[in-house]
Amino acid sequence: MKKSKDENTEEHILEAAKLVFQSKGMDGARMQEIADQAGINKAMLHYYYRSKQLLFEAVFHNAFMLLAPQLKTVLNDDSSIEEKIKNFTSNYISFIVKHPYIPNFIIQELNRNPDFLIKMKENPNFPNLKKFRNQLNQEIESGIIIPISAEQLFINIMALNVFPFVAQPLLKAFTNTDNNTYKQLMKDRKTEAANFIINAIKLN
Amino acid sequence: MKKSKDENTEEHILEAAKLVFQSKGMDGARMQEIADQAGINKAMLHYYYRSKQLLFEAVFHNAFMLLAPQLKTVLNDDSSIEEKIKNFTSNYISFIVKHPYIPNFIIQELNRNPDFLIKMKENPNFPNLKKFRNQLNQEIESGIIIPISAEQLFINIMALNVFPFVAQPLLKAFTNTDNNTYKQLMKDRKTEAANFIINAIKLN
DNA sequence: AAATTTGTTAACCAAATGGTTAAACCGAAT
DNA sequence: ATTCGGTTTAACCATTTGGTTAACAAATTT
Repeated sequence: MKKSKDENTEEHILEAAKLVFQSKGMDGARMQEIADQAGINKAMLHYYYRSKQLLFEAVFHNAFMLLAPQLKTVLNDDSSIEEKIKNFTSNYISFIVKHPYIPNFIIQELNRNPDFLIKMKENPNFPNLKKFRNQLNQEIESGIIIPISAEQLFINIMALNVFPFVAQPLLKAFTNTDNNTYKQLMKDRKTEAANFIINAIKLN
Repeated sequence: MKKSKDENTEEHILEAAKLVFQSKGMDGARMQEIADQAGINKAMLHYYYRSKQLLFEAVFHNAFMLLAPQLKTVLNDDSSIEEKIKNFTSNYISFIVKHPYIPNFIIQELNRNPDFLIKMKENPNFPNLKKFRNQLNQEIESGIIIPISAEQLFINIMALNVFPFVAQPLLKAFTNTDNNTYKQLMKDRKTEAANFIINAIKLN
């Protein structure tokens, strides 16, 4: 049992907290489990993060800050709408494979406490539809794609990309597919989902 | 404080439990809060349902049994794929307005405990894609719609209809819309979402 | 109407849980 | 070597929580 000063205990805690919070949620997580996961004494959690709530907020903030930049592909990129959709869909699915718990974690905890975002929305880097809307309207005027509001298209893009992961257990049951088959379905979506969206909005 | 025998205490409990579980989840819910909500003594919860776990399962089962029949519109109906999509989209959104917590509740708790479904999957009425797949393949062969697997199309339909409600807080923030505007967006989706899907799969 | 079963309550209990404390530990500066 | 600061731990604490119990009330049966 080492007692020597560990250079980055604080990060170890955060990493352990991430694991536990993201799989059990705020209410289901136990401070003791986080401490065990980090291999340290429970008091350390409070020494570095004061309370469960603050530790949770640190984890949530980290997760959100990882997810938000993903949206840049679809919101602030300079390529055409069609390219953006293709890129985002492919990128996002790769992202999820690396961080499978994130979308669920965020959506879940946000539903329990929507106030989490009001602070973050003040950040000038917080994702917004402005540029996307302009570009979309331009392409609509050019007759490249059908008339659709930026909000609805954005919701559709998010839905088709995020939902299959968020609702995985439910969809697995309904489609009656095992783990591997479902994984393959998700891989296929890298192009399938993008094509689906483009078909829906492209004027032939 | 009445002590007289109440004809349907059991149902009162279930109703109260539904309210509390669906807004706070299994881990966040408190037996005392459910008792208070039902206006009875906490011991009654155990008298009728033995444990928190069993009471929760009763609530979950009820919720799932309410959601599952909604899928009949898209899975076992006799109309064309196009009509099914239109009907389901419109019906589902009406359903959600009546039971706003259900999809989130189910998805959330299913992620925490995927085993909940293995018992239910044995039920012969459990939703399955068989009929939908046959019909889809037929329409694909007839050249009415583009080639797409039943699983992918089903996932897309679910995603476009369910996700906007599940991820409401997140989408509200990203699209920077207030409550009323978002409600209007959802209403619009009754036709918008259906048309989007149909555009995506219909051969012109 | 007496006895028995069912429904209901207040009080209680043991375990779990987030959080605190006081002392010990350790590396660095004096 | 001693002191001093931040770091770490074991033990402890108050509260919360799911669950139990024993007594009592209301129906129901005999």
